Amino acid sequence: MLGLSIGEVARRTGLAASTLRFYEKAGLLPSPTRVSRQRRYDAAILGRIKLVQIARSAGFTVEETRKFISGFPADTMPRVRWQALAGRKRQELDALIDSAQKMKTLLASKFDCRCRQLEDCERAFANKGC
Amino acid sequence: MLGLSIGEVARRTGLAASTLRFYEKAGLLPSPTRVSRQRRYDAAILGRIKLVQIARSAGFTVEETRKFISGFPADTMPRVRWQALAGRKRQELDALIDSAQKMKTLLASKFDCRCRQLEDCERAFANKGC
DNA sequence: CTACGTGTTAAAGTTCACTTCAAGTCAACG
DNA sequence: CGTTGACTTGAAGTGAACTTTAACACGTAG
Repeated sequence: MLGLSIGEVARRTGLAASTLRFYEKAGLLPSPTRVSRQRRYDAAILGRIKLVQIARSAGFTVEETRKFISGFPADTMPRVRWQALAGRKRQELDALIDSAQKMKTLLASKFDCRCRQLEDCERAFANKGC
Repeated sequence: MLGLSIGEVARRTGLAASTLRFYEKAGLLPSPTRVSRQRRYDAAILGRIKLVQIARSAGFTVEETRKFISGFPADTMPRVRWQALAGRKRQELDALIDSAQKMKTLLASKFDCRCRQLEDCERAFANKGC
């Protein structure tokens, strides 16, 4: 078999075929070769898609993901501009991780610690505690 | 001063006044007392809003945030249902933190490690390495 | 009194990230 | 040959989370 159909790639990645077409149009995925108009993907596409999925689930927008992917050395974005972007994004990721960890604590503590009332939680946050 | 105006709360929280009204309608914030139709907030609202902001920035939807807030002991949601919800959400947060950390590594390594080409990155992910 | 600034509402508009739809192509099966 | 199933396209639709708009209500400064 020379190439995976869009349905096969969809099955293997868990993304809908419509999403793969959408990502292709958005510049996140390369346009694959065709056999009578139909897309035929090389198995290597799965690595790229995994990358896209991780970026998306980390809160990158489609456009940010595109810049991340297209900013690789072989591509067009200048090093400096990329690094500015990456620096900003790293800070956002730190903030995200911080919020996620706080929420985990809150979910865990809600029923077995000080925060028995919503008001305790609010006060704790107002005082930067908890 | 007996109560903050919506503009003042907006200024202090960084949220738009329209967002505060939107959150109120969505059940994330209590409807405050009024002085000739205008909202007057107790300073305690700031704790609640902080809580909402953290939940939102951790990827909770507005509806999830509402459930989180309204699920507190004093309120209506049964313990068991809450705990199922919290458990599922904790797993999502773990996955989110994992993705965020992976992206941080990728952003850092892109220009100074093995992944000099997009293809290296894709291969690394395909092989679960990197 | 008028104008200004801040507030009010319901309803409509916007952006993002997809999904669904309508109408068609194509290879294979019976 | 017809039909089935997977694919194609561009365009329109969807849901979430806000924002903007239009029209109106106040208190106050000049």
